Amino acid sequence: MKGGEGKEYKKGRWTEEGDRVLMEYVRVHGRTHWNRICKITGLMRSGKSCRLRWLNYLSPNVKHGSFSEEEDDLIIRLHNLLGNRWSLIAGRVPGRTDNQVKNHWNTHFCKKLGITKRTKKPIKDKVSAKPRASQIEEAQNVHMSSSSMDIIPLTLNNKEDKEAEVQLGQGSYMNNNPTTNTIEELQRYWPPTEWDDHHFDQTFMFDDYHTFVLHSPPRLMEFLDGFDVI
DNA sequence: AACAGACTCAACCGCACCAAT
DNA sequence: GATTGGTGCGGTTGAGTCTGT
Repeated sequence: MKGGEGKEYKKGRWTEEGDRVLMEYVRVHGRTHWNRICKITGLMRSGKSCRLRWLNYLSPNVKHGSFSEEEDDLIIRLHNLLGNRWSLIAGRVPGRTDNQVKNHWNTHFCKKLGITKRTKKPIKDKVSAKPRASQIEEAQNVHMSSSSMDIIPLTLNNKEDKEAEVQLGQGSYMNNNPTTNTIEELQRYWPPTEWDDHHFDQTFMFDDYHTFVLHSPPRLMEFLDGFDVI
């Protein structure tokens, strides 16, 4: 790759010396005008490379190390709400970058949840980088708090899974379909229903009509075992 | 110990958006 | 209105590491 003045930019892994130069630049000039770094410091890196290195690794705000269960829970909920809008998701997970969240999702959750990666899509089919205002608002209402109300759309692999998983916690089943699936029919596969009109912890929405509310939910990852997120 | 395959994650790429000119 | 430079985003790659045989 060529630099702005015909220079060859260096690619690949960063060295300790490169990190030191970059940190010194940010300390003196701040986190702007990344493209000037090459000219000012002589560091043979593109502005984009410098920016990425700082944001994903050198910034003191970046948390390193493995993800906690609370972070996993939050990422799953936010991904369900926002899709692959990694920067938005990362913005709600303190200390984590979009790249970290994206990598973590692709390596851990895709495998665990049985999600197969899409084949390469044409660029024009990619979602807009800019989220809708309503999505930002929704994301802002999701917190790393066990008392928040979580509505998580799911599909069931099969009836046996449904029965087994529901036994993990006490809850209420709700059939909101006015035309099909009588409650008696559905109760064959579910524990007795128990309506709850006050506080509850987590709501799992199996499809447009069927909802399960867990009052004492198991860890989310345990509960998600055997389900496909839709 | 040696090798192969699987996995992880830092980094790159192409594109879109926006402000300045 | 067109162009340019800076920035940000999501998708993808591939080198390094881990794990099983």
